[in-house]
Amino acid sequence: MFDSVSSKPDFPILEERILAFWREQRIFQKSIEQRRDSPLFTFYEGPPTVNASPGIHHVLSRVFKDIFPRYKAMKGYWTPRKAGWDTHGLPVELGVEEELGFSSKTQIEAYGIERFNQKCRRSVSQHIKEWENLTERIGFWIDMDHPYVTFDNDYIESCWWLIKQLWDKGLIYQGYKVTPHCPRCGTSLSSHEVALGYKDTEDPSVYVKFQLVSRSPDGDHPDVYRRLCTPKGAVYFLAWTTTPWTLPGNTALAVAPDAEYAVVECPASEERLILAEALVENVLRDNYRVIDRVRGDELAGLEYEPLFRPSHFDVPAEQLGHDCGGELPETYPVISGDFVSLEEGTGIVHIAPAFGEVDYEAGITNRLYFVQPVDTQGRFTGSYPFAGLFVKDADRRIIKDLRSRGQLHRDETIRHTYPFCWRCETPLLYYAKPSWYIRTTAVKDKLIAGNKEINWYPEHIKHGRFGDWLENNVDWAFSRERYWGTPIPIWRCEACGETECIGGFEELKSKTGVSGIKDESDFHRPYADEITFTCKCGKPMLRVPEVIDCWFDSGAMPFAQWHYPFENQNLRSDGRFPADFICEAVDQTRGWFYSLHALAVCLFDQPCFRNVICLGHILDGEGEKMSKSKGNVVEPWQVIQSHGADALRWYLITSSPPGNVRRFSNEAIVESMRRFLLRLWNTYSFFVTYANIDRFDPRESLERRSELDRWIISELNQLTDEVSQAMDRYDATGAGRKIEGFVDDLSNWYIRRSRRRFWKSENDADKQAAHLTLYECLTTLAGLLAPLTPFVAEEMYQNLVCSRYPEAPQSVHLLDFPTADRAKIDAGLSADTKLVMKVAHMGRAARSRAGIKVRQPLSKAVVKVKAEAEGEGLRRLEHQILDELNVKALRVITDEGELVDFEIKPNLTLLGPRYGRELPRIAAALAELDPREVVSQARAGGKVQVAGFSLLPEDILISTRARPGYAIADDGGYIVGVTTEISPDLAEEGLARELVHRLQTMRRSAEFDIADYIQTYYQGGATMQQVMKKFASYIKQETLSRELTEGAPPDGVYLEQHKIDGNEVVLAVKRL
RNA sequence: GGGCCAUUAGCUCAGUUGGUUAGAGCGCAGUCCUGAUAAGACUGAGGUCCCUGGUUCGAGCCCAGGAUGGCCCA
Repeated sequence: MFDSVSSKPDFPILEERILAFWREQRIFQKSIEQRRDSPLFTFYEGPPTVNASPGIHHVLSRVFKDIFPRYKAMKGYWTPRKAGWDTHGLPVELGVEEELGFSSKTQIEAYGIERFNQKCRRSVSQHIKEWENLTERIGFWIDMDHPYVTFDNDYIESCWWLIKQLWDKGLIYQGYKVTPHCPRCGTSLSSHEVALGYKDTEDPSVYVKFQLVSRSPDGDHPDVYRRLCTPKGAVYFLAWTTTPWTLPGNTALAVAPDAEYAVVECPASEERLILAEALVENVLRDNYRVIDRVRGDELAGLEYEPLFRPSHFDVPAEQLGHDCGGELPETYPVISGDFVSLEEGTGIVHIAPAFGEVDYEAGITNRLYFVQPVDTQGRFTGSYPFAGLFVKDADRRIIKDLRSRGQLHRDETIRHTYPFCWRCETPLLYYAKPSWYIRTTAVKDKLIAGNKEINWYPEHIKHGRFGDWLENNVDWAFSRERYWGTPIPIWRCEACGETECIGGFEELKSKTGVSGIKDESDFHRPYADEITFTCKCGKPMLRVPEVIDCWFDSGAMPFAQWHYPFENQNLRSDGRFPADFICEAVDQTRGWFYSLHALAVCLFDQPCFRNVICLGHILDGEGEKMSKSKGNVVEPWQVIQSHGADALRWYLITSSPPGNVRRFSNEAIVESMRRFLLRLWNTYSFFVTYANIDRFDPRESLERRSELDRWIISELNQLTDEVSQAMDRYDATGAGRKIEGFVDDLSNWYIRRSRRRFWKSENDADKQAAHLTLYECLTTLAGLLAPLTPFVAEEMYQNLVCSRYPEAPQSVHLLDFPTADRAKIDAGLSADTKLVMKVAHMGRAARSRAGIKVRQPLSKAVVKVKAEAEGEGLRRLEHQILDELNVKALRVITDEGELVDFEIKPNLTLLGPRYGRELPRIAAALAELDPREVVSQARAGGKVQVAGFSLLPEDILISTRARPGYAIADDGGYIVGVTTEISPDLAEEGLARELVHRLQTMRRSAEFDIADYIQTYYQGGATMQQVMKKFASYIKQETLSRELTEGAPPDGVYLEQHKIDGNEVVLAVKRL
């Protein structure tokens, strides 16, 4: 006997039981160990940042991460998978800052880095437990007993080694990085934080004049210079800015190389201005006159007079990418840049490399001078008239100063959006700060080439978001001026500036004169900061103050998770690198996907992963982004506790392709569950009910099966094949949807059509065949579903297989994945059955249209098929149609004349390519012909003459209308008709079936068991008596009645009064 | 401002190489069937396939431009 299966399952409780079984029996560990000698399938866990509780989007990625290693394990691979936790980074620090009520870095330093970092460590350690619980509960199998944790010393040491490798390859340098900077908090903001703080604000809008000057005093000028100059007045470049405070940092002007620039002259002053021709009308209001035109690339290379010479105001300047030896230029250059817009401004852009990312890059490319006249508090330094002022307050003073010097063309105000600090509402400054870089641009071609070897799902990411990102690669700024992170292992001599990179702890400890090592178990700040050693010059070397971008940590995981190369030296040859499969959401294209790829290519010149699923984001039911402030965040525990993990998994897998954005709602889960899990469960419950009644034994095998059995077995093998193929393509959604379709067929055709076989009292071969067939379907489904819904698959497997086969593997997850027996796939039978289902469907529609219920037998169904071969299939499966449509006879025809009248239409598919634009004329002419005649011509195989064209029979499409005496339904060239006449005999039989139905319902109302035999009593008129007698054996058999007794029942017997088609009858049932 | 994705029934989604009348599930209304009974089937209502142009005999599908939403980057 199988354990009885409730028809109303409690999935959450069931799942808890399965979890306990897995835990106690160490099934996960066994699933890995038993494949130890098999080929390796390598999965990398992208470590979640454990700075907060997991959300529903984490469940999404963890489900997809789970599915494929489970599948590959069943396919015979060795699939160890190591959990990982990302524990460093700004979000963790911000959480602790919030807890402590801090709002700036100075408060952290006053509090003490040591204590602060301890709090960070404790904070992530707490969250890890929550993550472990959820991970286990959703059935994500990953080794959490031996995870990699990015704050571990071993992990940090591997990161140090990797940086040293990059250092030795000359890929690390220090430069500037322009970041959105809050001058009050003294810190950079992440792009996410910047996005929080955009506001509408008023700013100055100023047009500034930069005077063209001779490059050399000797007068060695390009032609264009001579063209522009005039003896009468000065010549100015006109530039526009909304941030006048950046002008002291100006060291170049940029023009669009392909644009036309106008030289205009003011008749009054005779001064000349240069600006983009397209913008002249927007900018100039006075009476200017265009006197010449110059292309942008001709202007490039000219020089202009600096507005503020750094040397006059005691601020330092340096030349980017070049050591200028302290010499300062007399003039600044005009450069060309693709970024120059002709949409607004003047088409001439003022460049200040200290204050803008584009500016800084232009500075690097053109070796511009770098002037930083503002400190990190946002105040001017040096001896400017506005020194000491906050930059925004200096704007007015600068404008006034420029006006007094005749350098201002015009000033007004503008309303636009500008980013402010989300914490303190201070306007953010884009500010160049020193930063450490990895020179990824040096391997850009290899990054792009490596991407070609990666399979992206969905594919568009490969050349779209990720490919574009690589094409526009810039060096990776990997240092952060923060506290809780991997310390950068670079030491610098204060005296001579010598720098040295350290690649491991032993190396550090062995340095000459090393001191300050207090705690070898923790190399975070501040401990790492206190370690010094002696420089070649004899003076002490100190660690640079920054920590590493936590994206570097996560990108290092292929190596650092194994403490490579200090341990596991062979991981690059034993298959643990690169990964076969990784999976994260789309926001990781510039995050983890990139950091993995960049490090692997920089270090080992090869991509890091072969297949990657890139998930879309989850929105709420209304398509709004989930956020704490909106209160629309879905709490995963709630969903799991009410519906179960499998229900959630199934919904996430099948509701939409993984790369799509998806809307999440509880209702959608309930619907998905009804559509699949409950239907599957009903099927399983149905099987167990009857198998137990009949003491079914799956070991009594049987070769002979009915056509219906062979059909579902064929479908099952087809399914097995398709599911494997889909899973091999990393298409879990396709696999799941296929399974869903199969279960629908199984439940709503196979079982519905087979009910009588399970229900009948004889235990014959036919019944055994039905049991065996359904058993095979359910056990195979358990295998197919194991990677997708591991709990319900296990439950079914335990009850259906383990209970009967003690020698079977202990868990469904220790099985080999089902393989299809192609010999059992019968495409013909499959097509025939599909047609039978269609005919049944259409026949029911026809009955419904005529208003005749299915319980009323009818004399004939007539089916018009498209080809004679289809008719043979239908006739072979005739009994299914007779039964399904409750008709006495089936007639299959290919000429629908018996059922219908005709309408005709041209077959555009065929005629289009042949006649092209003549088509409308042919269609019109055809409509004029007599349909019956055209049909008979076409049917005879003859040509039809239309508007001078000779059409073949297949060129004409024929459609139809029902003829009297039939109710019909038609679809796609098929017609099903049923006769609508009900003879007295048919009416009586209809009554008999109605009586059976009523009696069955009464059995249930009386709460009899399915197998109880009964005594039936009836009292009614002549018609009833006649029907009862005529159909006695049928009624007795169907209702398990020993006798049908006319007359009043004894007292206490369950009794009901009925009226059937106008006939009064009293029925009573008594259990025997 | 730039890039990527999405937009098909009230909702969630299919839609093959361009082909005739664009489908499914849910929901709604009605009917039926049923010893799987808290399941199931049928019918009906419900569509400007986001919009505008173009290519074509023919566009949900191809091309161009635009709109809305989401994400990434500025």
